[in-house]
Amino acid sequence: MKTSLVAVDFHGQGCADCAVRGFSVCASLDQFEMREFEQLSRRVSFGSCETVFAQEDTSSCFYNLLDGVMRLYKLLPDGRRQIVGFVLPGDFVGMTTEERHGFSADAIGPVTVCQFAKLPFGRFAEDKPNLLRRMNQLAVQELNQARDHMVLLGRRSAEEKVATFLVGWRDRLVELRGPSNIVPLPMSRQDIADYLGLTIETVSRTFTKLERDGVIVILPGGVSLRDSARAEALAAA
Amino acid sequence: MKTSLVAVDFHGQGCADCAVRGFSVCASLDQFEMREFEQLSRRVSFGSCETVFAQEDTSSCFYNLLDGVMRLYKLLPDGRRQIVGFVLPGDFVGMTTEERHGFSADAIGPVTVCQFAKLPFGRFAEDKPNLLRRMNQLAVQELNQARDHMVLLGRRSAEEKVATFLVGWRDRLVELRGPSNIVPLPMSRQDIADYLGLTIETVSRTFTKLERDGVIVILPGGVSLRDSARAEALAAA
DNA sequence: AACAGTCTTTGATTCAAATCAATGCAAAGC
DNA sequence: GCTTTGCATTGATTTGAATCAAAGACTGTT
Repeated sequence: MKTSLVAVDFHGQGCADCAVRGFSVCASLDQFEMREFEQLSRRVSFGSCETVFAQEDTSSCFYNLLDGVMRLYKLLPDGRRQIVGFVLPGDFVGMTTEERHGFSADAIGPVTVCQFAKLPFGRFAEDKPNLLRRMNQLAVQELNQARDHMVLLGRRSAEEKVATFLVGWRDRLVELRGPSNIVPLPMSRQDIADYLGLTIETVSRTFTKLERDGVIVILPGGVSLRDSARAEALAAA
Repeated sequence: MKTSLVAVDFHGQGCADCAVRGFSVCASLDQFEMREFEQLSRRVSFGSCETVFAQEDTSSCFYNLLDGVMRLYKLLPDGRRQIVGFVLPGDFVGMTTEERHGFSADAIGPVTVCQFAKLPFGRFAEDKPNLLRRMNQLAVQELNQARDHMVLLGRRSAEEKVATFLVGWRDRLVELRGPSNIVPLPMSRQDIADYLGLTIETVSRTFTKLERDGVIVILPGGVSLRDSARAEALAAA
């Protein structure tokens, strides 16, 4: 919840050796464009639980996550929280035409982002169809995810929600780090609850039930998907 | 649920006199581009409850709604349904990079759309930054709406859900047709329930409660927002 | 006007998840 | 080593919305 900035580097260590170069927005840029793009960005790091930007903040920057995990969430006036997404390296965050972000983002564990000021970024992107198409693709992808999540929130049981979350999170990590059924869960139970529209107690009970049923094994800091097929069945059903 | 096509015109009656010309995707096109664009589109009409496209269909077209109202929804294998949005004139539907649509769209009452084949549209848009930026804007707008809806689905009570829906729907109609607190509801109670993650009975009871509390008056085919402020308070809270 | 068919409303009852209330557990600090 | 602190789990109880079950109210048709 704090908002102190922890570390800043000058214009990153170059984009050429950037960990997310190959699959992020910037994948759409050629060598020369990349040079120019590099000048617009700064690497910034945040400590665990620090706020990268808040719901009510003027949206002056875009962010490309380089390392770590973030949560995006919306708060109701009375404090109820809905997490609208978890962010992994390569994800592009903060695209909006609105004056304000409309949701908050904070670090789950230490995080490094590639930050762009909105205006120069806009000017740069303005006449670059490649980049615009790529941004479109990312927006549409997110929209599809958002719609899937609506189905989950509106129409699925607690057990289906948790199973869907675990399978989906595993799949995202597999894409990033290669296949494994060990699923690290850097976020808290409360985060998971607020993502799935449940309470922390229900999440905990559901984890326990899934373990009793031999679907998962609960580990410190994550779970192992013991019976991946059964979890996937719950997620699909 | 049927899928028979009801009427086709040749290349529309021109875009110049199109009802949604001013605020849809095409608002970003100049006079000359518009001419070319016109050639890519066909006006197509659908009868009440006909399916414009289905979840599992190959996504070969984009649609711009000209007249009527559509519902967009996803079905789970066991038949549970989540409506992910209602579509009003000017809304652009079907943007996706995926092979399949991933959600279904059908007409609520008679509907006219402006239909584009995906491939020629893609070729046309490819090098038009204006159009690409406009599409981006629309996608991001929808994403924001989707996130708001996640909060509603995950964290709000039945009464808040219904009030939020009524206020939001009124606001969209106001934008389209000018100010009024008479809110036509062309969709069924079942549709509203599937949009809000409730059952039809709960929606009905909540309408009744809101009427008892003097917030709305239930009319045939809609409601009147009697105490708009109270409804907005419920929606914000 | 009467009928069928489809929605909508209302009532009674059940149930899944929330709430309330401890207890357990592990890392951080003294 | 022993507290403190902040999660996470488990248990007991409540509750908001779902389910089950009729009864009304429209719409369109004959």
